Amino acid sequence: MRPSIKQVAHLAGVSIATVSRLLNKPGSVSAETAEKIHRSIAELGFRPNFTGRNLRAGNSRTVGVVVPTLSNTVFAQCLQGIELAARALDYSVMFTTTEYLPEDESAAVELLLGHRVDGVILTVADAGANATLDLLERERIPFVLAYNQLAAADAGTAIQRASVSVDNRAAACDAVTHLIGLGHRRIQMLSGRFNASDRAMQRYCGYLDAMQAAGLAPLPAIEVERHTLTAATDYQQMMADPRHRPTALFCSNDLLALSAMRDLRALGLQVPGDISVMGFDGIPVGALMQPVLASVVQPSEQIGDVALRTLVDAIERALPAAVAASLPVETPVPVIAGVRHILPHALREGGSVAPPAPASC
Amino acid sequence: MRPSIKQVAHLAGVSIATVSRLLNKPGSVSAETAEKIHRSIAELGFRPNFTGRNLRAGNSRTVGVVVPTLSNTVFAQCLQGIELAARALDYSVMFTTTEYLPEDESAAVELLLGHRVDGVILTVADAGANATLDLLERERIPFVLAYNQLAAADAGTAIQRASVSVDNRAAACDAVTHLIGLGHRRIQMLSGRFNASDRAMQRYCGYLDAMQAAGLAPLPAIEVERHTLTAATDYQQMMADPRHRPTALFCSNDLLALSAMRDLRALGLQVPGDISVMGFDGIPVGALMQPVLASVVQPSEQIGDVALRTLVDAIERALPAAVAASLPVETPVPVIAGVRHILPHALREGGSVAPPAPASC
DNA sequence: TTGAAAGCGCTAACAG
DNA sequence: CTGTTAGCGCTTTCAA
Repeated sequence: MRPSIKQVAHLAGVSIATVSRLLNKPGSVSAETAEKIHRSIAELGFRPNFTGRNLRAGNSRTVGVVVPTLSNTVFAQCLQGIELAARALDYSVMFTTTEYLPEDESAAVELLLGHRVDGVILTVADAGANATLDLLERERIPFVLAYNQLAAADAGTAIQRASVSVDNRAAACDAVTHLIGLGHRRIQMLSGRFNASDRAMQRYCGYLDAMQAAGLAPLPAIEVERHTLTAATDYQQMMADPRHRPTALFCSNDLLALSAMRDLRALGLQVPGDISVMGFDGIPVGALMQPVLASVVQPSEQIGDVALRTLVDAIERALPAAVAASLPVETPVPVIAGVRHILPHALREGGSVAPPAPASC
Repeated sequence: MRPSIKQVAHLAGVSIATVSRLLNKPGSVSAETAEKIHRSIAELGFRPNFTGRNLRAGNSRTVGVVVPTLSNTVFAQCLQGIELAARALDYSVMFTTTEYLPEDESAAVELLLGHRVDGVILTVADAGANATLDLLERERIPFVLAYNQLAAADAGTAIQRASVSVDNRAAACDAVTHLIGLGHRRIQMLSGRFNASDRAMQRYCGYLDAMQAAGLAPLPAIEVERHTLTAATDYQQMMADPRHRPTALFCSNDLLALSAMRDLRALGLQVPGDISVMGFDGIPVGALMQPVLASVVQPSEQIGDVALRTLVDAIERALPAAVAASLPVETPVPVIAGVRHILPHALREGGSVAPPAPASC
């Protein structure tokens, strides 16, 4: 078996408590015993067992992360940001995926709770009505939403929730306003399924805002399955007919925009000559393409970074509270002081958008 | 505090042993006690605490993953494959990043070992001489390399190691042979730093193989920092001069290829008109671009999937062995029966390569 | 089929 | 400054 604190104590000729003390507050041990113990540790190749520590301490210095997928760069970058920040704060990361299936969200969280993670960062399909979040709240586990943007109205609910995101609606509105500014009047939104992503819906609202502000007639969004347009026959028809064809496409994410561009080429249409395409996310490869994909850039890695730091804040604020809570009745202290972090977005201009062809006006 | 098996037992009027039994092998408990216990579990919202179980059982049903970065889609997809497979086998994933710093590899693994993960999947800078792998071996922790490809020669070492990858050298050779087949004779390899990635070196060997087989003069590779060519002034000069300029570029990864194409455009060069560009990795976005990025496709998600399954195999094979080992002396049983999984690669043709312009021949 | 009890590795009182 | 001891949640003999 792997060496434990016990073997170290035995070899050093001290008690296990002394070893533990050295590990936790080195100052409380005399120089020479410290020396002896260090030698034993080195000799045995001892490495403290977090499992024992966690069981005793009731916390694991581990956070859980639940995102839809890693196939979308956006989430990969976010996870990257989380990991970096976690490492800096001496936390570990346990990671899960839902494949955009709302029913997998709960299972993922249950598993993490079994591991007694100290908190959870998640991106859920719909933050508005979500059983998983209720579960987390009931269990009094601190959590922070990433990408999901809490409505301002939620600020009034019993317990405030925390989220880190851009202002999806405003950002989408900016993007569409940019297209309108270029002269586009017939703008179609292409979106991921609303029921798989509340962000998609918020972005559609932003689209509506922009269209209405300009006095233009908004079109219903075309919802498509995960980054593929092949199934959307109504879309294909619309594109085939020059009279119904929009002059610009606004896509709820960059992967969608990229596949849309590919499909348009297959239809023999030029971007931006025949039609402009704008994305959302600002994934790095978009800037390497020709033409550059115009998009709304969200700071994904920073979203992860801020989410983690917010979470750890909450965890460490909750710690003393938990101790206090063991005295009186269940203290109704909110696990997390609701923070709606809205990070700045930016418009990335690119060759994929241009003023509409004169004939279209 | 969260309910434990103890509270459940108390509420159900049985002993904790019985509750534990029900949780582990339900058959060994009478129907009516089972019923009582289930009710208590539901009433209390009890959830087994893995920490306790792990401490007792000595295993955690958790694997550690160490990759250089998630900014490269390749690793994100691999992690995705790992997570999916892990979930199917009821394992959890603890995840870390090294930012391509070899010195961070050990720290990452140390942390994972502290959490008593049952095994580790990693991509290291250099699998040949690597202190981290030695550590893992010394600690008898099963591990599987992903992307790192063990040399056939390693099959003879004391303990065989496991790896899952494509045949980097052969794959690179295929790619360069393809370029040669199109008529290119002056082919330059652009590579990530050899000391940050042994794959890059293996791919360069494949380049040499192809050049030599065709009787062409190979050029030294140009090593560049993580996906940016801006610093490589010698490269800029070579490109500026039509006489020294290669007719084709072979890049050790797709991100590099994409930025190379961007830089070439900035220099006023056409791809593939003035110069062909071929990548390695076959990241999905490459196929969405115009022109499509020709590349060697490696099955990243599958690499993750196979790596995890190989690892779990080893873990579960080691379990009974560990029990047996507590009887006699340290059994010198290799933790893992060295498996060099070589997964098939594929050439993705794309518009980024074409025969060289006649003048160049 | 069930219960009592020991112990996994560690921390935190409490004594000395 | 150091040792003794109890116990975190759980599994697992060993008896009954």
